[in-house]
Amino acid sequence: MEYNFKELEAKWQERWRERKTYKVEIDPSRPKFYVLDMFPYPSGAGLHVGHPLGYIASDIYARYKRLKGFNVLHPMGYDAFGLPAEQYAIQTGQHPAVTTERNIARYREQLDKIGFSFDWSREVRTCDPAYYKWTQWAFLQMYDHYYCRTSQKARPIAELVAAFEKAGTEGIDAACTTEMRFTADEWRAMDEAGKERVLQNYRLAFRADTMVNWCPKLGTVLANDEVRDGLSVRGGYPVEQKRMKQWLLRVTAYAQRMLDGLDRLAWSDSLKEIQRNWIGRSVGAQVFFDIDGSDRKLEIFTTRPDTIFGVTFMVIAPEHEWVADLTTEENREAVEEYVAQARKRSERERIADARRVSGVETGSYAVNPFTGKRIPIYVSDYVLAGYGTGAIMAVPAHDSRDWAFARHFGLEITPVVAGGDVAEASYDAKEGRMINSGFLDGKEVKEAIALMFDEVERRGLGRRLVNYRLRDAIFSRQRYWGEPFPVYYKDDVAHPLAAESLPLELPPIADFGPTAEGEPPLARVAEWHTADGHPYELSTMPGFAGSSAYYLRYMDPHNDRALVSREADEYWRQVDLYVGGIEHATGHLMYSRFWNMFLYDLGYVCEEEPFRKLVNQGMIQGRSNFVYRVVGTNKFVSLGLKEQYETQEIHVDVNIVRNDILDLEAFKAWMPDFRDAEFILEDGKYVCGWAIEKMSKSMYNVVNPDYIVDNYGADTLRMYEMFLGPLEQSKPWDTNGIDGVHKFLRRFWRLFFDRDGRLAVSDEPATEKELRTLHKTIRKVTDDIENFSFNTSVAAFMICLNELGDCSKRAILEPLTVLIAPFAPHLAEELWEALGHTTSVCDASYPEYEEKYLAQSAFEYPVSVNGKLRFKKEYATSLTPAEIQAAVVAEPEAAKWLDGKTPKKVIVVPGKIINIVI
RNA sequence: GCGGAUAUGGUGUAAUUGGUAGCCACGUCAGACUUAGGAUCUGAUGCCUUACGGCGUGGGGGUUCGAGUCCCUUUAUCCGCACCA
Repeated sequence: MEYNFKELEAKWQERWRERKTYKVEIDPSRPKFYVLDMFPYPSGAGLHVGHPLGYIASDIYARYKRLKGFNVLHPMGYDAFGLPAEQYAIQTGQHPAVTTERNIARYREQLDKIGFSFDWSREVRTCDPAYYKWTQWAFLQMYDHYYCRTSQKARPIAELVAAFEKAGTEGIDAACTTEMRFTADEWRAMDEAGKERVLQNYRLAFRADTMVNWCPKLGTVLANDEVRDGLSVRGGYPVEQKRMKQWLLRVTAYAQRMLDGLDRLAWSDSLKEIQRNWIGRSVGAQVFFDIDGSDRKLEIFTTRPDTIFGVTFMVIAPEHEWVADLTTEENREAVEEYVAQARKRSERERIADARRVSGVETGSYAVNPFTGKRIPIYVSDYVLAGYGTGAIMAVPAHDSRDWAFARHFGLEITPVVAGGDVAEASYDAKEGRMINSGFLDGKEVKEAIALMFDEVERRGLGRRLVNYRLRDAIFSRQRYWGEPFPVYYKDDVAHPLAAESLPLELPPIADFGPTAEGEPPLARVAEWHTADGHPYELSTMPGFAGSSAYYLRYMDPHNDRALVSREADEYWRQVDLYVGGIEHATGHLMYSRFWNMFLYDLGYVCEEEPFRKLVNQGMIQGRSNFVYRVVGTNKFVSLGLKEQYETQEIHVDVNIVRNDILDLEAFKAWMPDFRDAEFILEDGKYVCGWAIEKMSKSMYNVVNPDYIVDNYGADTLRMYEMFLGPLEQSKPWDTNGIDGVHKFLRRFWRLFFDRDGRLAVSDEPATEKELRTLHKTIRKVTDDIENFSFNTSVAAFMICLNELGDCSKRAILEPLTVLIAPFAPHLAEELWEALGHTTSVCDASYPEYEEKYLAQSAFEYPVSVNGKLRFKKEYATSLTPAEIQAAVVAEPEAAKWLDGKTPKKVIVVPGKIINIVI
């Protein structure tokens, strides 16, 4: 009987279902371990062979931890709200709920075939009202809290109101959109709408009029992480800047904590670095510049206060609110035209044009507080409205952008740091001695920066300030397929719904596009208002809303009184291992941390960070195959002969190519055009060309995991995906080579059974050599799993089998079966049963290695003198280090060379001498 | 421009973390079994050389008894950020 993976895998998947093998409950008697995959967005295309990569790795780890005695939580669900389903709905009229349901069913079917140990009883779907109730709940909590910088945590907005009643803004240090100052009397004098406007300045979920990324093609605003190079990440449509009233989350309040928290996480350095850059902390000074002939002061932010003596002009962004005020009559026309033009340019054009210098004078002047000189104020789009204050002090001698601007407009360039030639280029380096800088002359830049901070503060010109690049997250989307906001409006003032009334369910709808007036789809719903007629919010929440706390919901998925019960949260605490793609570095992984920290502040969760360890699996690229058509004919020439013809390269379906050899009949049947194809073969074969490309339908290089499972089995797929290379590395999928892994599993199978399918395992004791191989393998595989080096652990199994030969002893095979169970669970179950066990291999315990069977590792033996000798010789591993050292020194070759001297060092690796040093 | 990563046979990769470079596979070649094979088994396979031998971890330099691994420099590719003051 052969290894019949098809029958055996179906059998065990069925048993697992029946026996609820993977159902998990809180069990205080056992240590817990939480292994999580980033849940998928169920797209219409289904899974390709790249998607399960991370799931397989985490499944191996989860199964391994379980065998090690942990109570493992390993859930799965679907990130089911989102743009693609809605775009599809607009095109086809099919309701996103219907297509989503269908896609989920397909995903589930594909996932089930691979044999994951998910506890499906904990499945969550973000589009399920019972789930998004808690997304809405969290939003209301954010609405109802502000961030107190003094205590560094979120606090109820009621406390802030009480403080305002008592002393106005006095003594308040809170995260806000703009700094506010008012007294208790002023606060009390405000009407309800006025007070609410003030509170919006502090709430963690708030509504504000801001510049947003507007994507006309998608008809919605987008968050910064959803835009790349001025195009939408989803769809690749142009994005422009637009001022709109939107809901936002004040993630900037948590910027410092999110930055500090990174140090305590077991994430890759590159991922942490991406988040650090995204948060973009910079330490500098806020400085106010007098405006000539006005009481107002222009506020700027700088990281180089040492160069203030070199400030020869100032620049404000076209969107700066003072542009009109600062513009004099004679410049008005030019400024207005410039501002209008800047507004028209899309983000993309602005980026493309980044190097071109443009700008216009306002006619106003500021005063350099240190030189006392009048300096002109310009408007230019090289200054961004969104960073700092939207205004800068320009130091052309030491900033390349200011330098280019000054050169273009013929402005003064005063060097204040010695070291460069400002006639040629700006000198941006932060080193050298100060010149032309009054009291700073002769000081080093570093010292000058510190002195200037003090001087600026002493003279009341400004203060030290930390700035972040991180922006508050725009939280509304002018879309249908997302969570409705639990909010209604009275006279355009937002009011939250009562928590008891949640969820506010998404109403059914038939037409999914924006209205003729450009309003979101929900505007079509006549009953979209409260019982007393107040309209609900028309926007819905963005994709990241539902994915920001799903890992908490898995802990207690059916609880209808809380997002997660205290009991469940205190047991499962946080995700111990999170596996997913790096593409979520600045999106989901930022928002989740923010969301979790907020819930932590409120006492709903007991860990500040959601994901302790995180592993980014690499992307699986496609490996395309080509055939070469002789131009103008229906003849196809094999790769090796194509230089002799003028050919055209055509993608060919990788599923009809094996080891780069084309299946000629399948090719003829593939497309009608090729039915009469003729071939020019080499060695009787048609060899295809190949290339690494993105896996996509149009390149015919998509490999469906179902196909692999049908032809080789899930266990082969699992092991081969791991064998492909290091988990974190991107690599192409190449079905060539899968035979190696499949062959290995068959060989393993054959150790258990004879030709007639009878168990052929003997109870003979294992030899020392066999035991050494076994324990070496246990050690190696264990270490490799712990280090997520799954490719080498698969190799270790193969080496093990090579060394064992045809050893069919229970003493060896039984532990090996458990050892391999995380990788090939179906096969392991079958063999485990064959060995006479009645329980699942999942309930076995992972074999421990015994030190005494492990080979000696490298050791050194230090002594004295000078020189070197190198020779090779093997010694028995049973010798001790000292015995080997003595044997080495006694070698005739060594003795002659040593000539009575004592060796300084003898370096030895297992059984082999490397060299001797005198 | 700033930051991060990678570079090893025909291919995917490995290397006890400074200790015989190429483990384990794929592919290729040869052989065995076979009516046949895209089955199974055995052996060979880094490059140059008939051989002796030499050369080999992107290039150049350094540290070391010893470097794929550490340091400097350079090139190429990939990723992130980017008029961030």
